[in-house]
This record gives sequence, structure tokens and C-alpha cells, in this order.
Amino acid sequence: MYSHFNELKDKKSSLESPKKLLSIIDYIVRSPQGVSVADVAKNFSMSISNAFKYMKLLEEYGFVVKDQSKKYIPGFKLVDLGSIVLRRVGLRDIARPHLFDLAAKTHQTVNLVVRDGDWAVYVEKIECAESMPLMSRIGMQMPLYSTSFGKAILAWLPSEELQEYLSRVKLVKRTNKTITEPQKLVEHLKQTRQRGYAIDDEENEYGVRCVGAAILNHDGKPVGAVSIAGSKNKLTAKLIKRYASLITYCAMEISKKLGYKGSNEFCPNQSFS
Amino acid sequence: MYSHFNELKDKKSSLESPKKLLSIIDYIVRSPQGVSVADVAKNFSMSISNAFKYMKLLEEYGFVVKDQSKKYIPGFKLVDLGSIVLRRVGLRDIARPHLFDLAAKTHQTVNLVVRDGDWAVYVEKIECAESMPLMSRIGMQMPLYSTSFGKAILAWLPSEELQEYLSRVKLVKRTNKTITEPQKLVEHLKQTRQRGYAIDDEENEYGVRCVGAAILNHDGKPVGAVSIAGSKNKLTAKLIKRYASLITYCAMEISKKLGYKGSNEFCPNQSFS
DNA sequence: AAGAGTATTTCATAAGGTGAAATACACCAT
DNA sequence: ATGGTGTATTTCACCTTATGAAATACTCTT
Repeated sequence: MYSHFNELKDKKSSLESPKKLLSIIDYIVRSPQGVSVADVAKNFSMSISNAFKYMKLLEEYGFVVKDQSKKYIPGFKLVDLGSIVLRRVGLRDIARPHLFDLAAKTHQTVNLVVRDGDWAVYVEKIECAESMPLMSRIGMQMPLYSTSFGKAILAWLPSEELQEYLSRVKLVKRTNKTITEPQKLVEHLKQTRQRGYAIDDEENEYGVRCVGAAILNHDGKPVGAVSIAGSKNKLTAKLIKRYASLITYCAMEISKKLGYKGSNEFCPNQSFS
Repeated sequence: MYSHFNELKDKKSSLESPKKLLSIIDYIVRSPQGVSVADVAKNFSMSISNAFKYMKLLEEYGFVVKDQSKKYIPGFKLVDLGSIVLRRVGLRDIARPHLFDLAAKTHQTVNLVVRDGDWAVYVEKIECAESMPLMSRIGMQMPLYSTSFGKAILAWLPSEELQEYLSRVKLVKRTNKTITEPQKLVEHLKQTRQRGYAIDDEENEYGVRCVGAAILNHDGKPVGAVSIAGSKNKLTAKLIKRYASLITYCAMEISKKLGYKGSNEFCPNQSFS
């Protein structure tokens, strides 16, 4: 049985079939080798005939297509829709030239994320030929508490908002370096803010270090962040220092374009001022 | 009333509510300023209470989120799913370094498309600071008969397949330069094949010229194409010649990586050999 | 040619999608 | 504060429609 569907299955008798459809979409997208009608029927414990109708509908709308072996694979409809959604992120267009700059100067993977509730979502990722392959992907969400970009965002949040965040979110160990004690995190964020940039030293993925800086909007709120990611071996303390000044400058340039006035008097509720 | 939904409404009594859900997703994605529950109810002629349930479901699954003004806007779930689908396109990873090369050499927008039935779909788009803004977008589908990349694909198709395509597809004028007579198109494709690359001279969008070259797989079938797009003014005949040789080389390099053996004896059913 | 697996179609039944109405909520003007 | 308007959310009984069984068509193997 497909787990995601079951998790949400408890809330009964409210648009069960549309709910099933969304779960099927998810299932198909995450099935690398394609799915058959029988697979869908099995995974969602429904009849073949019914599963068939769902696939027919998804095919009609371009969400799935049949490949050579007659298995259903995701069509490009989702790519199209996702790409339209991504276009709405105005920050992306503003930031892109600056990100290319940064990538050219550092020859590392450069990411742009926006805050999405208690998460950060990648909206741009620039890879260089030399940069190490990472599991990150545009549209992917990452926790705020463990990532360089997320910690940059948290560090520039008004203290009440940070406290609310900490009361809502459980800090889970992603590696054994992840900070999971709220007190420690608050202290760490205080240092981050004083320093001007955030560091992720294998707190998400072993072997990966990142430097991140927050992007602030017209009233000083952190709406996103920029990060540079690289392998633990390459990103030495010295190099991090160098990248930190580049990324801080880059993030500030973007912030200015969003109307940020470059100082603290417009942001009275800061955590550490 | 939202048109797309109506078009497909005729096929009755088969997963009507899941169908409605897909139409609502489409509607929300294409509503730039966000939608309210009332908007959805109105556009799909349903009760407010019911529209609300659809929005609740979509919110639960991350397909929509509420913005500051409490309007529903698309969430990042679609970006995530679209991005996973895009990852499945192996050609994309193989081609990307070559595309960057091409973009660096030409300072124009470089596109990668794959064939998707009777359409070509953008799977990569590299823009340069200097390049003109175009309406193309990753995931967007374009006709084969009017675009440089599409005509490159058609020109390398076995003649029976080309005939089948022409019998299926109506050639619609996108601009007054679009070739809409099948005979003329076949003749044009013959020239294209002899030349080695395809040209789109304002056949899709006024003011835009493109050069395209097909990517051939291990058995010589065109699975996609590369294109360079630029403004009519900049892309002079001379520059097109220069770009043509670059793009033909680029497409061939990619084809070789797909296992193409670089000559015609492996492809006996070609249209014009 | 037979057989096994899969895909489609048909159809009666019960699950659940539906809108009316009631309630709660938010915002604006007085 | 107070009332009013527009929107969001919940509840509930009806009847549309989503559902699986079974029959049929379609592909592959053997």
C-alpha cells in the first residue's frame, strides 16, 4: 500500500476520489519505472476497472502518458504547471543574475530558496561543471533549522516569530551534527546574526558544507536566502570566509532590489539588536 | 466558466469529481492574482460549500496555500512534482554541459526539447543576460511543424512516420510565415535535412528567428533537438550560418553520447536518403 | 493454438459528492 | 462599539456517481 495515501486516509467521507487521484499522481511521479493499471489497483486497494478509469482520466489531462512498454509514466503536464508556478516567484527573476555572478566567482553550486511556512523551498539551483552532485532539487523543501539558508532566515526573524517556530517545529536529527536543542539553536542563531551569514557543517547531509545569507524585503523580513554548497573537503574554513563575504554581498544586493533599506531601524522587532 | 473544464465535460459520469479537481488545479495555476473559494464556486458552477472542500483538499496536499490576503495561490507541490518528472529525462543531464557551451559561445537563448508525440516539449532553457526575453518556458509544448527544433525532428523522421504525422496534424498558421501546406512542408524538410539544420524565420512568434538541430538516438531516431533563439534583427543570415555549424556540432555530440553511430547506414527508413 | 496476464466495457448498488441552510468569521462604515 | 456585508466553514439529508464483479477484448508467451 502506498503510504502517503494511508496517512491521510483517516479523514473519511470528504472528497475521497479526488483525494485518491492526488495520491495516485504522487505515486506515479515517484515510480521510476512506470506503473500499470494493476499496480495502481494493488497499491490503492481498488478494483482494476476503477484504477483504469483513474489512469484514463490522468491520461486525458496529460498527467500521464504510456511509454513503449505500455506502462504509465508521468507526462509533461506537471512540468508545465510547476514551471508556471515557479514563474510567479518574482524573487527568482530578480536574484538570477546575482546568482550567476556568485556561481562564476565560486565555481560551486549556488541555491536560491524562499520561505514557505516552516520550510525553505529551492526555487533556483545553479550547478557548475566542477561542483559536486547534490540531492537538492528545485521545488524540494528543506527544514529551516538545519540548513544554512534556513538558519539565515531564522536568524533574521523577529524573536517572537522564532519562538513560535520553535514551539511548532520538532528539531529532528538529520545527521549527528544537526542542532536539536532549541536553546542551542537560539544561541547559534544569535552568533549567525552577529556574523552576518549562516553555516551548515554537515547538519543535513554528510560530506556537505554550506554558507547561507538571508534576503530581506522592504520591511526587513527574511523572505528567502542564498546559499553556496560544496564538499566538506573543499570548503575549508578559509574558503568559507571568502565565500561568506561574497554571499553576504550578493544577498544584500538582492535585498536592496526588493526595497530593503540596508539598516536596522526599519525592523524594530529583531531578535538580537 | 472556466473553458478547459467545459471542453472535457461532455464525457459524463466517469470520475466527475476527480476531473473537476484537475480542472481546478489548472485554474488556480493560471490565475495570477490568486483565487477565493467563491471564485472557484463561480467558475465551476458549484456550491461554495463544495468548492471549499476542494480547496481544503488541495491545501492539505500542498497544491495550494493561502497568501496574505487569504486568497489561494499555488503551493510548491507542483514545482516539486514537475521537477521530479523533469529529472527522469535522461537526455537533459547528458545535454546540459553542451548547452552551456553553446550559450557561452553564442550569448543567445539555448533550448533543449524532447519529442512528446506530435509535440516538442522544452526541458531546458538557458538564458543569457543579453538574450531577448521569450515566452518559452520549461514544460511548455510547441508544434513540430512550425518550430526550428520541431522541423529538425520531422526532417529526420522516416518518411512513413512523417506522412502519418501530416495526416494526423492540421497545420495551423501561428504567424503569416508559418508553412501550412503539407507539400510545401515536406519540400522544406527535405532542404532542412540536406542542409543539416532547421530554421524558423518568424513562423511561431513575430520578431524571433531560431536555428535547430535534431538529436538522434542509437538507432538514428530523432528523440529531441537543440535550438538557438534570437531576435530577427540580430540573427542575420551570416550569423545563422555561424550558429548553424555550432548547433549541428553540439547536437551531434549529444547524439553520440546517446549511442548514435554518426552515419546513415543504421537508419534505412529515412525520408530523404 | 492455447493459456496467462493485462486492458476495457458494462452495469447494479452503495458509498460519498452535493447544495441548502445555519454558523462563524473578518472587514468596513457608521 | 454596532450593524452590515461579504466570505469562510460546518452540518446534514438526498441522490448523483464512484465502485467492484463479471464479462469481453486484447496482448503477449509458450
